[in-house]
Amino acid sequence: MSDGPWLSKDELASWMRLVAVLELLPGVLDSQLRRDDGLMHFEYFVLAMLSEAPDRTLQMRDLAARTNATLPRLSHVVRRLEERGLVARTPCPQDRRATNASLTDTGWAAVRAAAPGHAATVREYVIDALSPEQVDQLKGISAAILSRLDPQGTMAPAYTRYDG
Amino acid sequence: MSDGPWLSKDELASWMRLVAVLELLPGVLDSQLRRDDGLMHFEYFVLAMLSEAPDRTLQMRDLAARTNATLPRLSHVVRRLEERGLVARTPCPQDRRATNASLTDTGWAAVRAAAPGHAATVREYVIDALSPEQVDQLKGISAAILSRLDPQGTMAPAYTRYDG
DNA sequence: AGAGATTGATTGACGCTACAAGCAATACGG
DNA sequence: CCGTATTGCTTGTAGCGTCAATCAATCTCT
Repeated sequence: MSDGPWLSKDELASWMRLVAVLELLPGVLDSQLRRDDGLMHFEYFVLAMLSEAPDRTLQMRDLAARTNATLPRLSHVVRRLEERGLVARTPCPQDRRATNASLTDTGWAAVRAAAPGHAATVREYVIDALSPEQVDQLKGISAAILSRLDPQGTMAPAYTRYDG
Repeated sequence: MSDGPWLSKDELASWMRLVAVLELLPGVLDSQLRRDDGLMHFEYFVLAMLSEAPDRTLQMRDLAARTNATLPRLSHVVRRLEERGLVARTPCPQDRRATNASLTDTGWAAVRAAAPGHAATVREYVIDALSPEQVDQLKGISAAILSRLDPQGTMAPAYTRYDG
């Protein structure tokens, strides 16, 4: 039942549900962060990646890789975050073409303030909906899909950080 | 290990991978449809929902529910699809406030032309990355998450269609 | 039947993302 | 070395999504 491009009925039932999750979940995450912390989910993700980096600093290029952003997109986002005082950009000493983005103290405080509410949302809509076995299955399924979506492991620094 | 808002290490490992999938997968779907068929994934989804409806027609309100679109967003999208000849809008006879969106023959042909390539992409990046057991687990996991994201079953017509 | 509230849909303005072009610094090849 | 290509990033433009405002039609209550 897995010949040709078409999907079997069981595969379709699985896929359609995943599509619905893809449609609904980002909106829920965005709404909560936007309402409670004035951040889009992608902005929160950028700040979170910086907060976990050495010196809370990453080169734009590396930050773009971890967040799956194009460099233009990241440039716009970081400029806006800088205008709000959450991030600072400094020229990279090693390579004068490069720019380092650093989390400011204000940005660090913003991430720490936003994290509990965000985690609670993730728990409410995802983790607490699943059994412990399903949480484990989800890790395996996501990892398998990521091996196709991200074969080079470009985003791996973002998602392998909490592995045992 | 599931008290308080914080996530355990295992839960985080699972969640971070799902976040990466949420970042990467929509882009892959969009790129393929855009490149091969000149459609965004959301446009394809709208056309697909219409193609499965009786008379290939749905009231804007129902179409918005199935696709998780706000009515303004759907209005813009349908206007553009209508300008391209893929969809036709007609006043609803029963309720003169309402508008029916119908798939034209051109739109029907466009969906049918796009479907195989789209299905192949889904297979390549998702289904074929998983074992049959994982495909089944994914259905259960997605259904559990949807029970939280969509407790009213607003999108259910879209994702229960292929259930045995 | 009439006033007010609700529903269904459209429109316009603004913000974010993708794409293309551009500039500066570095690496490479003769 | 010098010229070219490549890398890293920024800027400008166009397109899509969101929100608020708007309008028409329907429903509700008396």
